[in-house]
Amino acid sequence: MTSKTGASVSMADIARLAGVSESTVSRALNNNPAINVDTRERIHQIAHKLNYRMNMGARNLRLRRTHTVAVVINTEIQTGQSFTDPFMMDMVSMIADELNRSGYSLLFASTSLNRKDWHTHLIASRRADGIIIIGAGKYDLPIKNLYASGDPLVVWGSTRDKAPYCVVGSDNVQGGRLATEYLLKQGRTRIAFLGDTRHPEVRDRHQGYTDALTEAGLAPVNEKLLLKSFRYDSAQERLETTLRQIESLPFDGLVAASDMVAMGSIKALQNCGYRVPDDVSVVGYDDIPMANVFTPALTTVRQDIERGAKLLVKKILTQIKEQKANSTTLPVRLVRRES
Amino acid sequence: MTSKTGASVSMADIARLAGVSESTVSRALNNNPAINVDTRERIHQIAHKLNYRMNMGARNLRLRRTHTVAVVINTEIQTGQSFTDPFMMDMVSMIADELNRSGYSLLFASTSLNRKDWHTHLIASRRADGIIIIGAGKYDLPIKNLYASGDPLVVWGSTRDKAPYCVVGSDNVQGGRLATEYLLKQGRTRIAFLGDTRHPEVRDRHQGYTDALTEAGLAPVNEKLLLKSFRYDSAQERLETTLRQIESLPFDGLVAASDMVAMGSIKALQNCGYRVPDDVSVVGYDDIPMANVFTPALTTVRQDIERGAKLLVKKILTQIKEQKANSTTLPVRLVRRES
DNA sequence: CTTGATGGTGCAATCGATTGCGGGCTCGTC
DNA sequence: GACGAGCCCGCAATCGATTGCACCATCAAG
Repeated sequence: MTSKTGASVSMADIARLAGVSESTVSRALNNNPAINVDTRERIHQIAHKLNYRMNMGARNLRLRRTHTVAVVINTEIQTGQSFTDPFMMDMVSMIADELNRSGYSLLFASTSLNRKDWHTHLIASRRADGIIIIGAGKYDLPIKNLYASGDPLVVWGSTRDKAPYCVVGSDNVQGGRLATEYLLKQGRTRIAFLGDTRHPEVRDRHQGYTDALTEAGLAPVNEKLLLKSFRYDSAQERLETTLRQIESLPFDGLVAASDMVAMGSIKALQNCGYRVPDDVSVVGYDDIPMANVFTPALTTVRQDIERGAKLLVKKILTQIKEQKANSTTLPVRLVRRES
Repeated sequence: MTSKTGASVSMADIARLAGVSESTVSRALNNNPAINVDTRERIHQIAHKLNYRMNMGARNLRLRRTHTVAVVINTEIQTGQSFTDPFMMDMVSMIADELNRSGYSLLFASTSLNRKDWHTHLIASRRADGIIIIGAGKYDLPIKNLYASGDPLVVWGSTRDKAPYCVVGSDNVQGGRLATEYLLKQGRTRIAFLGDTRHPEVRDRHQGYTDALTEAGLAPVNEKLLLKSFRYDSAQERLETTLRQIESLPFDGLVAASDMVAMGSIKALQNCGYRVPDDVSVVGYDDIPMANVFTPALTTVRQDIERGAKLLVKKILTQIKEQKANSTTLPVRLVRRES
């Protein structure tokens, strides 16, 4: 309700006041040239005077669209509770800005893609014209199914699988390579990787890591020990207990799957009496805002979130216009700091 | 479209197949007892077979509601670009969960409350039944205006102003006091406050800070110097330049307005050769996930985000049901760590 | 047999917009 | 004065649901 009276003003009200039909009001407000300029002006003024706002639900029903895009955060890859990685939030926020710029709204949903009904209430119920999924996670079957339904869909994730649907993502292989090569250049020879490789993006980063190592004639370190499910919130704890079981440090360089994992690892190393970067040099991933505030300031691989968000939106809108959009891989770059 | 054919199934389709009227279908699907059990079952089966999803837009139009709540992040208080404080994201995510649990959708918007049209496209356009605003910011006039329109509205912010509208927030005065008293107990006597007191919540924390100091017979330190606009992303830089202009450290304890500010400050102190907590003990605010990962692990004041989110949702739904909801202040607690 | 419940369904209006088609009006032209 | 051409505008259907009211059938009671 726009006023305490509870009665919201509709086109009918304007039509009555202007002494014209609703058709004319509709056309006038949409600046249809078929309407006389004087009439149009008069209607616009009345509308303004009444503080009229069009009922978008009604309009969208008639036009068979929603002018809304759903953004789905896959919580399955997170703790299951909430997703606390600031990277996600930045992304969502920028997507929201981009969508608004195009006159679209953003319907926010955080759910596990594993749930049977995870998307039925979005597109099928006509709440959104398209879906942007952030973080495909381990299983992409549900996404394939959604794609098969023909609905507009864009995914932020690994672009390496040549998925049939449209994917936007960073060049994670290159990122993993950059991180590893940086460590190699620092003279590190025993470089380990920390992260949950069941996630496609992490798997790609790991690929870049092994590529770089192989080219340098080196081998990965302690894969069995370190390649488990390393979520950022458990990274510290797990690494710490692992370190305490070991006599001496098996690595002098660490490629972390995310900044959060990197920070947790550094914390664990420090707790066990090791110094960063003296004993171990660590490279993170994402370049979240606090990477620069952390001590030591995190050397990390930066993803261009802003460009990613713009692309995601552009591609989803393209598909909503019934056109085809193809996948894009974004370049990454290394940010050298102190770790 | 739920199928590649492009034709989505409506109640009319079901009615035709079942040999009944649309009214009956509608009532059957809503489990209206007026419908014969056999008929209802048959209709349900047909609906299931056709993979029918109700068009929520149409339903909401008829029922004059949206079953959607808009969550507005006030970006004015942030950098203007995006809001990177993970605290916000946690809040939004939990609100989304809560809303979904009640069958509501979450329309996400990040905008500056200063913009003239900041909410017209939300309620007035009937895109949402109510608005949750996170971070009222410096100006609450636009919120008062919105409130005056009679629309359901809940704000996360300072509960100390006795605002006419419904506010949910932490006990920031108590939080500021807890932080300060902790430092006093550590034997610190020259305690400074860092944060932008133009924000109501920060102002309240500062109030608790001065209260505690006064009771201890002490005075604030370097107010003029430190009470400027300390955003987390500039905290480090500003404090660092300030420190370099000063001979000796004017404080041995620091109450920061947020964890992000605390981390930035610690970074600045370390860069200038001071040790935390040896030279300066620092207390943060929020207890964001990485507070525990930071080095040193941040002593901080924890806000109960989960309960906050639940309350925000509960109160907005209450108002949507045309009932009155009043403000609530949530308790906070100190989390002792290493800083 | 008439009347009155009672249970199960359908008719049609409604929510607030959009739009194809048709029609009135004004002019210009022959 | 008649006629065709534009220019404006209204009628009514439509999008996909909900719901008050009327209606019919069945059956028991009087």
